[in-house]
Amino acid sequence: MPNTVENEEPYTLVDQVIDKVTDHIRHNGLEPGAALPSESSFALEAGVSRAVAREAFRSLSALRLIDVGNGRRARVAPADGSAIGRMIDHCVYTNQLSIQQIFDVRRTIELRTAALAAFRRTPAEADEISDIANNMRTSYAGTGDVMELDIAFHAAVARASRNPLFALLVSSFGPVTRQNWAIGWAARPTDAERMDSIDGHIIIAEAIRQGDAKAAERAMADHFDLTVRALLNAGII
Amino acid sequence: MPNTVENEEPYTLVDQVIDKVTDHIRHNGLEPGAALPSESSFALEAGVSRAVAREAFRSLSALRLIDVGNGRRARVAPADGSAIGRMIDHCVYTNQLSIQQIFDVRRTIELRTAALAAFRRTPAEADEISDIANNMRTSYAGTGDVMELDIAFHAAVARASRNPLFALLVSSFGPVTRQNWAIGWAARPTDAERMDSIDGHIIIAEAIRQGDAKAAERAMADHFDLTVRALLNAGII
DNA sequence: TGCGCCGACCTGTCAGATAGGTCAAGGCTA
DNA sequence: TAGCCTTGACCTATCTGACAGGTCGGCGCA
Repeated sequence: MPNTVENEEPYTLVDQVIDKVTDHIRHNGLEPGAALPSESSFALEAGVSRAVAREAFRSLSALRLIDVGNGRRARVAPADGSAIGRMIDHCVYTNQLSIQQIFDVRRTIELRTAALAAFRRTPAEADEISDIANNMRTSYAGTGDVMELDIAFHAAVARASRNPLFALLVSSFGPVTRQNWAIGWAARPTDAERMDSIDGHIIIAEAIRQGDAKAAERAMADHFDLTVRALLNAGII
Repeated sequence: MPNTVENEEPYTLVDQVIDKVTDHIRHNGLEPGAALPSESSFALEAGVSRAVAREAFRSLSALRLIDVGNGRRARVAPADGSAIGRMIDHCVYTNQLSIQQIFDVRRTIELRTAALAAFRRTPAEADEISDIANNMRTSYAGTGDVMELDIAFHAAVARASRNPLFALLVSSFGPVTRQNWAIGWAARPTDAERMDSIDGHIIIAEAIRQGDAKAAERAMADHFDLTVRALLNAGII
């Protein structure tokens, strides 16, 4: 019997070094931007080779907990949703998650970010959100620009909610949106329908500017419902 | 001038191999459990050393996109929230995120999972959720058991929502809950208050069993409000 | 004082080597 | 013949040593 304890993942050397690094961050109260000791010093301290320490750094770097770069010391990284975005993307590709399920989660989260943004947005944020919505209107001919503006719009609303975890989650939907934008756009065959979608953003922006949380939430709900209905009508989801 | 393009991260060899691996998964339509080629074969194909391929595998393994283990080939991994849990934990430790902000996100998400669970739960899931809530009642003396039961309860509700992304997100709150359970429990100084919290779970379970989405949502809201109020009263958040 | 050069230090990548785990094919035993 | 066990090919985990190239602070020169 090779292993009496079932399913007990071995505590590898790399895992030990990962724990040492995270402990170092916690014990010293490091914040984003703070520099970490080098790979070699962690390797020396843990009594392992540099290759092991490298893989530990690589793991933390993949999760965007630290920021490594050639020549410099690694730094503690600010929160970043791209790693979660990769995971969601992966789940879609491996048939563990459907677009419709993602829209349900997004709707749930973004109804709240819209309401919070109406309460908490600064004047500058209200301007930013309105500007993005207005830019969508002027550049809706090409799909690429509108897509990036749409992603930026939802991210800006989430940032204005003043809750970094909401901002993190919303930004993590970016990758999967980019992967599936084309089919969503094709689901709205006429210019009028596309303009309806863009006008939805402007209504949201206006409600947030007015500080009307209820209206912002309702406008965001209408926006999502319109999108999902278009996808359903096109038989895509 | 070392780099004319600002902030353009170099496309390293490791990144190239990561892309090759994800492309392989997508191009072949691999699903969780499917085996991947070995590190060496990816290294050979990309014309890089095995160390580079190893770090690419390590990156994907850190994100829980693949599952590597000594002796076996790597496999495509099922969705798992532990990586996101690590990230949230890190954000709390580096003062990028407060407990209260996490509770706001959890409340937003779990009101929805409770409502969906009421619609979609199977009879077996209704039993599982009730069982966990009842077990909390009988074992509330020690903090450890109640904590794990609480985490299991919220995860079970999320699974019953039939949306794997909700389940993923809710399970990713486990680590930070374990880190901060003690202070939350201490915020409820009397047995009566602790019993109130546990009874909240039973009310939620009953509403989900009855298929009453509105009641389940309201019960979950009451549960979160009670918890946050206790933390606020204790001056913890 | 200010600018530029330089060296110490760091990461990125490579090659080769050993230990130990996994898994399935094929032989052996009942 | 069915089930168990050995065995070997293959794979990952880790180590060692080496070199190229990037970063950054400090020293010296103007």
